[in-house]
Amino acid sequence: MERQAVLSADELYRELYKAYGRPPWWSQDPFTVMFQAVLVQNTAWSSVQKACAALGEVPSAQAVLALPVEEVENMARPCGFYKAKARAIRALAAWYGGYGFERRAVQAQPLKKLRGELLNIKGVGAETADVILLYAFYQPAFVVDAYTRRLLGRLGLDLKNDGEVRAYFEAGLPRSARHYGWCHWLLLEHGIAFCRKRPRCAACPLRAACAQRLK
DNA sequence: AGCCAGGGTCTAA
DNA sequence: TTAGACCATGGC
Repeated sequence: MERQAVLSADELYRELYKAYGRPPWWSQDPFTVMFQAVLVQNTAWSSVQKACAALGEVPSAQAVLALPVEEVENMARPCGFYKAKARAIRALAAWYGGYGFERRAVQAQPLKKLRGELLNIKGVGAETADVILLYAFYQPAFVVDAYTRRLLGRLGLDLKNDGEVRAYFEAGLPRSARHYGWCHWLLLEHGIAFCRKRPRCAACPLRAACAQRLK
């Protein structure tokens, strides 16, 4: 059976944009992105929002460094894996401090170097590193998450690993942090609404594409 | 009750 | 390089 050509990254982006409109940016503050990106690891976003609301506001990197470990652990506790997350948050604050807590100082460095530094931090893997690079520092690093993998699978794309997923988007979208960030956020929004492990296909705006290609 | 949540690190083969 | 155990908590 001849399978129809699958959606290109650009077509997918347009479909999502049509369905959800222009997405917001994660946060204006770099350390807020780092803090929340760690908290959300294997955790529902709603839990992160609740934890942050309970804090009043996300602490600054400087504040985190001045706090005892136990205090940071308490901030992370409601999101699970709190010891590992507290350690990662403190390490990220220290890393940011190495650049004087200045976004511009980080941005002056090569992307590959920054990615390597972030990946060397325990508790920071590829997804978290790319979230930070993209949403905190506006670098063109496409974020591959569980929702994205799931959706592409359901659309019938056969992408072996995250590298191929990244290539699919990085080749298909304009190479700019704005587009990468918008596209990932749309994938996220769509995933939360319809593309979980137990999908809600009946109301999904992409059901036509899925049905067509999973036949 | 039990699965699920926007992951990451270790280890063993 | 890949698979599986483990990490911890809260929501539904």
